[in-house]
Amino acid sequence: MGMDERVKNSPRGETTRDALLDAATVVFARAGFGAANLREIAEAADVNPALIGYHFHSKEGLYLAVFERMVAQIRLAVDPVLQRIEQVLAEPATDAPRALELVLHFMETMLVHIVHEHPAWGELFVRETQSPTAAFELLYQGLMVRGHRALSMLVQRLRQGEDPAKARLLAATIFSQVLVIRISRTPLIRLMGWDGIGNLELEALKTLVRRNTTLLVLGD
Amino acid sequence: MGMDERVKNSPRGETTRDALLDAATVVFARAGFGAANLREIAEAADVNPALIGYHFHSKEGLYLAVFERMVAQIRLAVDPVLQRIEQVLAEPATDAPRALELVLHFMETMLVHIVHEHPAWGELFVRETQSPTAAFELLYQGLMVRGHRALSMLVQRLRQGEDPAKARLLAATIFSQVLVIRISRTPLIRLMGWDGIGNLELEALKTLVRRNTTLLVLGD
DNA sequence: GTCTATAGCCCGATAGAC
DNA sequence: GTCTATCGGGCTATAGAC
Repeated sequence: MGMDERVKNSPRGETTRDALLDAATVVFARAGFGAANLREIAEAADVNPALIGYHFHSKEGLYLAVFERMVAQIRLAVDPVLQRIEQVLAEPATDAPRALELVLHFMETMLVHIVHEHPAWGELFVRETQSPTAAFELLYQGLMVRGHRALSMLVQRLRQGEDPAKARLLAATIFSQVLVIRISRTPLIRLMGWDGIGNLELEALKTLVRRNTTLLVLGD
Repeated sequence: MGMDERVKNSPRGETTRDALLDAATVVFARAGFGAANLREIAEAADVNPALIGYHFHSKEGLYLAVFERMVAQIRLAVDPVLQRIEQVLAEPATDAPRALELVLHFMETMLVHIVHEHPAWGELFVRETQSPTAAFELLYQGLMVRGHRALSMLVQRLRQGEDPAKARLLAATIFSQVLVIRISRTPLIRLMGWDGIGNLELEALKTLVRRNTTLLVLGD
């Protein structure tokens, strides 16, 4: 186990692997697995097409590797919020304002990180959610279960005495706001007369999600 | 212009055309345009593959024909609700309970008709919404503009004095609940521990959409 | 309108030299 | 690890007989 200097953080083909994963993320997001084209991915990565077979064995291997990396990176980004939530849930009780603030913080993290800063991740997420393949399991076990559990428990603390099944359904509804913004991008822009989703529009969406989430959680 | 008896409602190839459209609706919904396979469509329709070229010229021609027929049929289903809404909007004022009831009725029509009774339509709708192609224009001009206008105006009457832009954004949010249920089918079933979405689950979703819509429209 | 047959292309995968 | 070259298969589209 010789300790190397970190300068050679790309031990030969690592940089090729990363370039392929970057390009594949974008192409798979836009076209979906079946319609995506390995030659196009290789060209976008500026890498020889035959190297896909060497590094990932097959098209499906590349696809799964894209999701593995994506799940790991999203976990890194969401971990701070989730840990704070789980820490609070470990306590016997939570005051309502704090629980609500955690819900809103979680939602904004997902919205900004997944939908806005990494639109391709949002697209991949939606594709697998709508038409699950083998990669769905990575998303479900790696992200959805934990996130949904955290949201559900917070909702339940905020709505004491409510049927747990209803709380879990409500939690799913609340989270789905994030997906919708990714999906409805085009009609939203056109129906609202926007030029795109820049900082101004993102602020409007963040405000709306805050408002809607608060209403949905506290309502009745 | 000879008037024929309606018995021969399938003047030769009409029945072939319909069979192809039915099969294409399902296959395009499941696979998307690029990954769909014309041979598979022809086989599902029990029709010779070469007839696709004869009746629809190309794969894209078939795809667009699927959307044209879908839009026409959804319009038929939604027309009664939309006409009632537009009739009410033509009056100078609307009392709140009536306006709310119209919003809820519109939502339930979309939910039951598009999402539950015609799941393939929901999938096609979501696909084009997320990754628009030439077919998106048919959905946008044929359905979205009118539906969004109706919802926006109702919301504006229910929230007098509000910024019209906010009302339109809220209307889009409210409608998007319908899309989400189509998209989130699989994770919903698994996170909730359901077997599928039968009558029981549909009722739970209808109740939730009613509750959420009411809160979102009246809240603040 | 329908069918058979096939042209022409593009794709994923891999053998083999370097 | 990377590259060139290519194989085999599946795809859309269409020519031409019926």
